Amino acid sequence: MSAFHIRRPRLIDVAQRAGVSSATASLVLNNRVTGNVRIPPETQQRVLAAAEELGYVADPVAQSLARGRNGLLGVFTFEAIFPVTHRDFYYPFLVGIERAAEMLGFDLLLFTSTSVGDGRRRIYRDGRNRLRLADGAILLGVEESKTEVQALVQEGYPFVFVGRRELEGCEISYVAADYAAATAELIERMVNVGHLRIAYVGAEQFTESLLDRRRGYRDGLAASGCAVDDSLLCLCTGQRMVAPQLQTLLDQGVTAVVTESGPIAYSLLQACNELMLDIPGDLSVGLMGDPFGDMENVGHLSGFSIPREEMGAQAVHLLTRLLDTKTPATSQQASLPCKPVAGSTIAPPRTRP
Amino acid sequence: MSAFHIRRPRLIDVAQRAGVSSATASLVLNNRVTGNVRIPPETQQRVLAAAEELGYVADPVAQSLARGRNGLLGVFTFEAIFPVTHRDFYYPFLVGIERAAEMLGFDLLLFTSTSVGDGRRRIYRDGRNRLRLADGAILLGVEESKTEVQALVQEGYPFVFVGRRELEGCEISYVAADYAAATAELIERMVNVGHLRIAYVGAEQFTESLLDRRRGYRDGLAASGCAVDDSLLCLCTGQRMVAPQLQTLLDQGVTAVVTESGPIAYSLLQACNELMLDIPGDLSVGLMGDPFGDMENVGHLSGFSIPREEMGAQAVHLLTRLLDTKTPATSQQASLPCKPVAGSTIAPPRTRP
DNA sequence: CTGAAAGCGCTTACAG
DNA sequence: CTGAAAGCGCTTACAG
Repeated sequence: MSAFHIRRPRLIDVAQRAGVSSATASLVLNNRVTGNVRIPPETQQRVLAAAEELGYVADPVAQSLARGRNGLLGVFTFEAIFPVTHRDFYYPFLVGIERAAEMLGFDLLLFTSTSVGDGRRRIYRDGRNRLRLADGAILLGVEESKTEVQALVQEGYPFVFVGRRELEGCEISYVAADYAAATAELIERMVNVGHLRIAYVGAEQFTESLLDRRRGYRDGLAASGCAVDDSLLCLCTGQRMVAPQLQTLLDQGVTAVVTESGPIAYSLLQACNELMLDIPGDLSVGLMGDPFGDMENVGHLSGFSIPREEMGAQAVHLLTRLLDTKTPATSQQASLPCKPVAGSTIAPPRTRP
Repeated sequence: MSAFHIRRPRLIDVAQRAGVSSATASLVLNNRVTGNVRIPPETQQRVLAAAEELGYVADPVAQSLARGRNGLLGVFTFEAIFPVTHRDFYYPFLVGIERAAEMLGFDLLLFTSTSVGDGRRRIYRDGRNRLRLADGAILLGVEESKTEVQALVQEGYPFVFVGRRELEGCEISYVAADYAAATAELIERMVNVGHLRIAYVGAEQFTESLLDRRRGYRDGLAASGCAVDDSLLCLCTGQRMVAPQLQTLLDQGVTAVVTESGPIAYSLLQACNELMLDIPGDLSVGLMGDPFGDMENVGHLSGFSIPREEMGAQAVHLLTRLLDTKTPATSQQASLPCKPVAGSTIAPPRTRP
């Protein structure tokens, strides 16, 4: 503190000027003058006047310390939050998170100090949980570290994942999208217009959200009375389906395909191009999620859209509920419906069986 | 605190486990083990180990109170940070801010709790400066409240604005883009290919960054030996230029136009369409900034691009430098060059004078 | 080298 | 109704 620094008035200054104790001043300033404490209006006025005359502003830091909560919700991503490539991925979640935080009166603490150099982030740095800076945290990220999350559970730190996450031996809180139901509905839409052989094209990954889609695929087929043929569920390398693979599916009588992600859908469309296939004339295509921003020119894909903004908002609500709960052991899950997108890439198959 | 709640470890817990006083533990944990204090490596190890075993993380609120600093950099916007409409506006700044914060090891505190209901935000809530939760803050936003910024200056709170801001009677720190130089350069580019009558189309607003462009416009003309004709500097309502306005300019012999913003450029292009004007054949067009995301299909506009990411990063660096400074009265400004964009909308005028 | 103690600015039972 | 005091969790001279 240099001599230039303008010393701000403290509670004690207000109290002295009003001729009361700092306790009384605090009570008045915080409007805690009902119930047990009953402070005469006259005294209240003196305190209020003194505060105004001095331009008193309570130090939020001291208040936080005294009250035991800091009103900070953490946001942690296992990759950079604002990377150019993931832009379209994270953004809607953040919009929802911000909206809910604003509504509930919380500030957001973005953990950006825990880089480990390779573009990834850690919760624990030197064995210390940075997240503790906040009362609780929202976790986001496609490539989370199961080890770190497990440690978080063990130390009883309150957090909510955006997206379903399962961990052996412990239940964790999350807000997910109901991919299974949305996928089943998409399949049923295809069956309803006459498709019987519907292929599933996904990535060679096994995250919870992908497993949900695959479950929905089988469920949808079963519910529609279609045979589930596992040779039609094909997982391709590097999020890319190539023309020969597509040809193989067609040879098996496939008339419709559901794709797991934007990049896969994109590669599928390219493959269709190569094979001179008309969509949806020769092949119906569904996308189980949102297209990438830079592939919006591929036409209006049928499928469903992920309620990202809502997921972010609900995660915040769930977290604050968790913070208000006495027993932190309770974990809670929520699953939000995806919104069907009609699109223009589903049509009856050309050759009716 | 219920019995189930896993009590967050405190410094005293670490100290006890390591068999030292909390003072010693604090010293070790803060790496203050050089100079006057010399703590044997063995003791240090014990403390570090205890901290790790307990998952100890210092409470930033307590630290802040005790030493007046907490390693948190605030980010404040006068509107929502992640709004859908401003998406393209804020995003690049945030990318830069995050990158710099990560590099310097700071976490980011996003102030989202201070909504006032009308979509705008306040720094002061109930007369209290929320920003004080952080050591200092980056301020962003097109529609700042001069009153609040003034109050911030008066209480000596360290902050850096992204974008030039002037306030009567006090100097504030900012990282700006050098719009004046970039605009002058753009004008000179036009003059160099033969334009003599260059119009300026802007908005009926008078923010610092717009004034800078207007100054650059005059400077560029003067530097090129062109007459400065104020009737060619036209400010239109609602960020929209209509065909009649454009016609008026053409009637005055205008062969080139610089536009102040994406929306204005967009409306200008529409007006050109209506008047059946070819760009750049009949009219050269320059944009003094970046196009909006959804107008990228209007072709590659000549002009310059704002170094948003760099501005964000530099603002963080400047802020941390400010925090290290003893006298808070010192304010600092930085101005970053814009990047010229060649584009394809500048060509020699059809009729050589 | 290390501990006891004061202090950061506020809140909150607890007495009276 | 109101004040003295303890406490929030940490840091930092100051002694020893």
